[in-house]
Amino acid sequence: MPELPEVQCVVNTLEVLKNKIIKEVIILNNRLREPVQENLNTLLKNKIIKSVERKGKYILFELDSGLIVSHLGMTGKFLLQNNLIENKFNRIVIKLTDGTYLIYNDIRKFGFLTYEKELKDNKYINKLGIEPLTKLFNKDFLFKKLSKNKTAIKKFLLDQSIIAGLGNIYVIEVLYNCKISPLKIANTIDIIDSERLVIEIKRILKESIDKGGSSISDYRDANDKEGSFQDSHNIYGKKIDTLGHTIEIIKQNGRSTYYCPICQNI
DNA sequence: ATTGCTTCCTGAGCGC
DNA sequence: TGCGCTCAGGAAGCAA
Repeated sequence: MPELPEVQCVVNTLEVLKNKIIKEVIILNNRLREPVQENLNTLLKNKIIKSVERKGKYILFELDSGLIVSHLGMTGKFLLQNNLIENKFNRIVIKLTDGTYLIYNDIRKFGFLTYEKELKDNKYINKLGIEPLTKLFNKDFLFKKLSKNKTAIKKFLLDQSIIAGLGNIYVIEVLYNCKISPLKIANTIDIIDSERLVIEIKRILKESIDKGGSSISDYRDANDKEGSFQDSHNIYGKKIDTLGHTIEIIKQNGRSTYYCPICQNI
C-alpha cells in the first residue's frame, strides 16, 4: 500500500509520540512478515520514544535505548487512539503511560515491527538506496546509475536499493508524466531524460505528501485520515488518459504497469 | 551478478 | 447467495 509519501504522512502524524513512554505491549497476532518478538513487551516497556522518522518506506521509532523498525507492507497502518477501538486486524497494541494507544494494524500481515538495539548493521536499512528528496539525488547521480543498468526503467525505479521509497503507483505516474516508456532499458535513457525524471520524481512525491498521500483502498494516516493525491493521478487505475488514449496494462516483474503506448513511445 | 517466479495473507470485485 | 477466480501501495528467497 504505502509508498514514500504515505509513509511520510504516517510519520508526520506520529510526531505526537515524541517523549511519550511505553507502558505495555500486547501482541494480538505474532505472524507478521518478521515474527513478532515474544518478549516485545519486556524489550519496549518503560522506553521513551525520542523521535519517529522515515527511511525509504521504513518507519524508525528512536527510543532512549534502541529503536523500533517497522514496515507497513501492503496494508499495514499505525493508529493513534485515546480509547482502544477493537478491530480484528489490530496486531500489536502499544499502551502509553499517558493512557493513549499506538496500534499496529495490518490486514495482510506483510508488514512487521521489531525492536533492535541499534540501527547499525540492520539488514533492511543497510540495503536502501538514495533518498529521492535529498540534494544528492540529482541528474548526474541518476544518469550514472541508469547507464550501468540494463533492466527496464520501470523495474529500475522500483528497486529500493537504488532509490528508496518509490512504489508501483508513483513509478507509473512518473513515467507517464515524463512520457517515457516503462519498457525502455535504463542505460538507453539520456542525461536530458534523467533530469526530467529527477524533477518529476521530486515534484510528485512532494505534492503527494502535501495532499496527505494517495488513498486507493485502505491507506489512512495514524489519525485514520485519508489522503487526496489519488485525485491527481493521471494514469494509475484508469482506462483512458486525459487525451482520450486507451491505456494499456502489462505485467512487469509480476506487477501491473499502466502506460499509454502513444504518449510513452520507446 | 541478474532475472523471474513464488511466497507470505486477507479482502474486494467479477462472472457464472 | 455462493463459488472460484484474479487482483491489490511490498519485498524476501530461491532456482536458473
